[in-house]
Amino acid sequence: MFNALIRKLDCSGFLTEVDRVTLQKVTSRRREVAPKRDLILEGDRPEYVQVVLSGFACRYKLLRGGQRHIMALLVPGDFCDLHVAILGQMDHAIATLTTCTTVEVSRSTIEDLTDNHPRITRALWWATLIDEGILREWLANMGQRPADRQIAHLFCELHVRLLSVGLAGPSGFSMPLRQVDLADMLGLTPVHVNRSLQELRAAGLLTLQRRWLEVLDVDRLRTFCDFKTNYLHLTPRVDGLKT
Amino acid sequence: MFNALIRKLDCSGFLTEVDRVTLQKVTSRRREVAPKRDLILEGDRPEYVQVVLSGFACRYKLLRGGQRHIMALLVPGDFCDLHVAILGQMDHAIATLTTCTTVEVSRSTIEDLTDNHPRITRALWWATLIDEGILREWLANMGQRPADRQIAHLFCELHVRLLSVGLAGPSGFSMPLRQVDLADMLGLTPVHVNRSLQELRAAGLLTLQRRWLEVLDVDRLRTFCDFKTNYLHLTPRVDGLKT
DNA sequence: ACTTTTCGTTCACAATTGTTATGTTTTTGA
DNA sequence: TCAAAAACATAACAATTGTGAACGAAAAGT
Repeated sequence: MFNALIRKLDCSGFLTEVDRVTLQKVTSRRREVAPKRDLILEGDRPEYVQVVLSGFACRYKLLRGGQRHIMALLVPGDFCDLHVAILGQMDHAIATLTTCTTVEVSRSTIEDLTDNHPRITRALWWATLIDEGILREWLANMGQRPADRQIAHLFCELHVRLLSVGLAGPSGFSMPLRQVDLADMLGLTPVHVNRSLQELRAAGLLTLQRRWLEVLDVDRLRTFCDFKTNYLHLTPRVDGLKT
Repeated sequence: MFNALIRKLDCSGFLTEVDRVTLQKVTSRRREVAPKRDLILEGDRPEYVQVVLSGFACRYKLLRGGQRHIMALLVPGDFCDLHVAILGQMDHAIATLTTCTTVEVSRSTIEDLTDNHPRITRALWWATLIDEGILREWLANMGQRPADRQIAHLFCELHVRLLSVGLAGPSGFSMPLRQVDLADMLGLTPVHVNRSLQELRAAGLLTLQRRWLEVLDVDRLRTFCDFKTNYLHLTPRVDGLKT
């Protein structure tokens, strides 16, 4: 059966066939979660680590004023909370955005992996470093670009990330995120997200209807928002997919 | 001699006396770097890892328009590029903001540490996870708060981080950053940073002169910007320092 | 001590983004 | 299939933040 986690970690180039089998065993107990459900709350000390296998989830914080800020988008293959093992306590919450399939991996399993499977450990470490790279890119994106380019940049990133787990076509992908979600990711208001989307449509850069995002000209969209793929650290194998 | 790296990693609670001695040995070859010098460039594949022992440095990216966005502030004790060992190539640059003392630790030394010193490894892992937590908080800060609170929040964070390496007093610390640097960190213009600083002064929350930041009432400033320390994952020992 | 450069301050004005509100479309669920 | 709810679209107006420029203060170098 298709397993986005394996597909993703495979991109690191560290795994062997044995590792893939090991990972397959570990990710067999699945769970369905409805949209807009919390998977973990700030302050939690979970006994297991969760992985998203299908659907979209997000890391977020709720600020005093009640505003939600989404700091990361979790797509199939992404770990939710690998860090809690060391830091002890969640400093942010995680919620589903769409219906999700997740697996829970117990902390002891993680310890076994890190103790006895050096290549898997290396791949996990690789994955968290890429997450960190994405955080940095989001910071620069929010800080330096106007709203329309921020949104375009987010779409470009999503496209590549979904390609790498086999969930996007060469020029389009399913986009179940609401405009409110985009707004909470970029620190904009839903109204302004809407305005900016209209501009992107008017500029002939993309269409977005019935939850499907079609990029009309990948190169033009990337140029428009100054998107470079280096921060995603694609290996040549995956890079080939990316156009 | 005082060593900010050891002091910082000690906050993780994982180190023993032997580990501290090991770290001391590894950080003995120091180097002075002038302000505004690049330590590493985007695309570099350095053979050694650098640690800041004194002064302030920053991670940054240069965007197409020539704008600089600072995605992280490196204070004494912080690692510059531990991740390059796995990702291979820098996806951002690092530069000094003030005069800095740094140490270069060869990649082989790092490998030795991770192979033979599990507690040090754990502490290093801990440090990078905290860096990630800081990135997430910066994202929420930029996304959801008005400029004056963003700046206040940044100051609150800096205060705690400097306290934890013994470089701040209970209500003030040396602040060598320029207004341009703050602007590039928060995605604001220097003019607006200046305006916002005036407001903070007018509100009686702080004074900032001759490169010294004095917080007039720590609790009031923290309330003002909704600052909570949880994302810094202070251990109780350090937490005691924080007021 | 003095000159030069960098940094900080302020101002008037412009652009982007936020607010509030209302109507329409799409999706969801009975 | 239809009603209800959620999401999207659009508009008028307000607030925050950006721009460009000028001047003063502080820091750096000779």
